[in-house]
Amino acid sequence: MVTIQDIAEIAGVSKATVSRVINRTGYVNEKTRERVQAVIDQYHYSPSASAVNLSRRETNTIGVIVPEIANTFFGELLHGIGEVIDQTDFTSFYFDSDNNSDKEERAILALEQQRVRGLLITPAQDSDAAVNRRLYSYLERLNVPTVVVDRDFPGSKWDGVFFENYQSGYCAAEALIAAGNRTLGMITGDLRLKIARERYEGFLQAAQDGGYPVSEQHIYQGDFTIEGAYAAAKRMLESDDCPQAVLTSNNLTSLGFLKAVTEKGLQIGRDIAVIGIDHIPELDILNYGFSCVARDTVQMGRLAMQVLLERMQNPDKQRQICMIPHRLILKGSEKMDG
Amino acid sequence: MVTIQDIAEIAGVSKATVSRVINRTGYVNEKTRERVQAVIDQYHYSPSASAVNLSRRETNTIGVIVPEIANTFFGELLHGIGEVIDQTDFTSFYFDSDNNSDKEERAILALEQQRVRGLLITPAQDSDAAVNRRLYSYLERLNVPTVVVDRDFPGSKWDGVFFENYQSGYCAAEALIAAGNRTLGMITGDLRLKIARERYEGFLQAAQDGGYPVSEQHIYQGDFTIEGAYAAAKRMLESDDCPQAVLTSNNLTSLGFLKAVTEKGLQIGRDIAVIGIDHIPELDILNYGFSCVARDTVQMGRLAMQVLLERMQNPDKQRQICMIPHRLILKGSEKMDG
DNA sequence: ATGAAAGCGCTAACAC
DNA sequence: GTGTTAGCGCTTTCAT
Repeated sequence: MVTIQDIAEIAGVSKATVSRVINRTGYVNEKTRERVQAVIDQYHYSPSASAVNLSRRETNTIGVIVPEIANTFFGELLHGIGEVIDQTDFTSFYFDSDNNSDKEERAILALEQQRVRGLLITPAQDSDAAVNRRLYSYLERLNVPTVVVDRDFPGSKWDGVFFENYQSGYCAAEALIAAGNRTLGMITGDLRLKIARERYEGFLQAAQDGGYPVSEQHIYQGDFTIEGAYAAAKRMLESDDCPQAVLTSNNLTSLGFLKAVTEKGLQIGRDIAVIGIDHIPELDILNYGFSCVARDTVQMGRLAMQVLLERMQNPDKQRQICMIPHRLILKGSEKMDG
Repeated sequence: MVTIQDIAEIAGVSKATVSRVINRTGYVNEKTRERVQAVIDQYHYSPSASAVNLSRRETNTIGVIVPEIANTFFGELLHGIGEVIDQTDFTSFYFDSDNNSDKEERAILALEQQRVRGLLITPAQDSDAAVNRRLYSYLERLNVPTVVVDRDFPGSKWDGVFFENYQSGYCAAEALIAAGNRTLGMITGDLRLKIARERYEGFLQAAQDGGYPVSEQHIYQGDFTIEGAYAAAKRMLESDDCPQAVLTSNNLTSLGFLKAVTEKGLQIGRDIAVIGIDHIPELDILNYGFSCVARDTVQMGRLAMQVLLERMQNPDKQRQICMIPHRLILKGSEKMDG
């Protein structure tokens, strides 16, 4: 492996000069510049990141931890993040925590050893108080600019970029009532997650405010997975007290619900009304008439990265919490004659 | 930031001993071991990866370059890769080339500076000869164990893990003919990509072998995107010589096709027969009856990483090309009375 | 079983 | 403008 020293000797200058031409720093005669550059090109010299980082006492990497990379949602999020990173000199380390707090902690430790300059994280969970405290202390120890994305966790003191969860639940219930439904139900997400509870609470509140409070037996607990939602939906549809209209809590919940509905030979917007949180492109393509509360995930990624960059530039600014607006998209499934 | 030197002083030993404790290498008295470990824990000492790498003259990172992280396909691939990596001591650097060869080259250069030990790459393209030569020379210069995934490129000399593309096209055409269709058509992928051409050629050959050769006007060129496929499908459906049965070249092509079909008020398995390459879970959930040629993407990721590990252990072994088997799944859309 | 010391490849004063 | 030099935080001989 050719080193800066080799280049220096071949070009007949000192390491310092080579360093200067690489980094475009300090003065260097145009002639020597060209000569050194020629040698660099000829030998395809590539500076060792480890050596540079060690010498500079600082890296140019930022870490990203997401809970499930195979979920479209986070795929889009990473895409947005990447777009912004590409315009900077930073490179990124991605980790998949697999919705597992242990893996998450190991990821943070790995990022600590990498001496990342900043962190973007969607916590694996936010409910177990002990785990939360651990996450808090891990992040505090890591001690770099950090932005929490999509899922906040209790006690967080870091910047955040979130979805309007409460309002999403609220406006879904409003829309269902406005469409003429009177008995509302919901398949929740994992209620140990705050984003699930917020959606749930917004939904309840709007139903109450609208004059058609949700009765307890119309609440079915899911867990943000297709399987969990499917099981819940099945129980709901088979009960003899099935609500007229339902809110499904995220993209996977909607799919689980639709699976059960389809299996029973039912049809949304005819046999049962539904609004889902998260847009599911495939359904639109089939003109399936699925109403939803959508958000711009790619934009969420972009924004999160921008917030991180700002925080890095100005560590002392006040804590910043950004909300990504939601958009109600009605396609017919919200009403029974859809 | 606390360093190994600090730990050494506090524990009253030398850096060497601390290093031995950290790396479980060489002899160290149990008493001192415990004492040192206590100090490490107390101060939350985290060794600098840069320093370790520099000192060891070697990193423990492997690089991964995918062309579109927001595509489910690659999300699942990364998941499979991650599963295997997690069982090793390696950490990974992911890059998204965004189907752009320039970004791809920059990614390789970045990985070179990181001194990655191995590389998993799905090339951004494989058709432009000049770009291919550049990719070849970049990889050669990088000079680490490398596995090319999903898309091979001409002239590659590296290990590879691929899908049975030719056979996929072939068996799809066979199935369409067996289902009674006589005029076959296809919406291709970007034919500059080899994987697209292979699927195309397999399809043509099977049609020929089956006695119902494909006529040229039934070939519509797409580009592996929803939009491209949609435009192609629209032209097809509006032509007065529309084939009875169609093969769509990947998940996004299928979706573009279905969009056009839906828009025209048509129905697959009734107005037009179709088989798609790639499984689309959402369609099964809706019981949409979409026949496809499926493969196990997660498994592909696992396998690719395993092949890389083998290559790293044994750099001199013969070049290894693995094929991921395909699975024909018939759900009705392959025949007109589906 | 432990320590001293050299060195990994670079950057950044500081001197000239 | 350019070179000298002292680190950066580790690992790894080689002594002892």
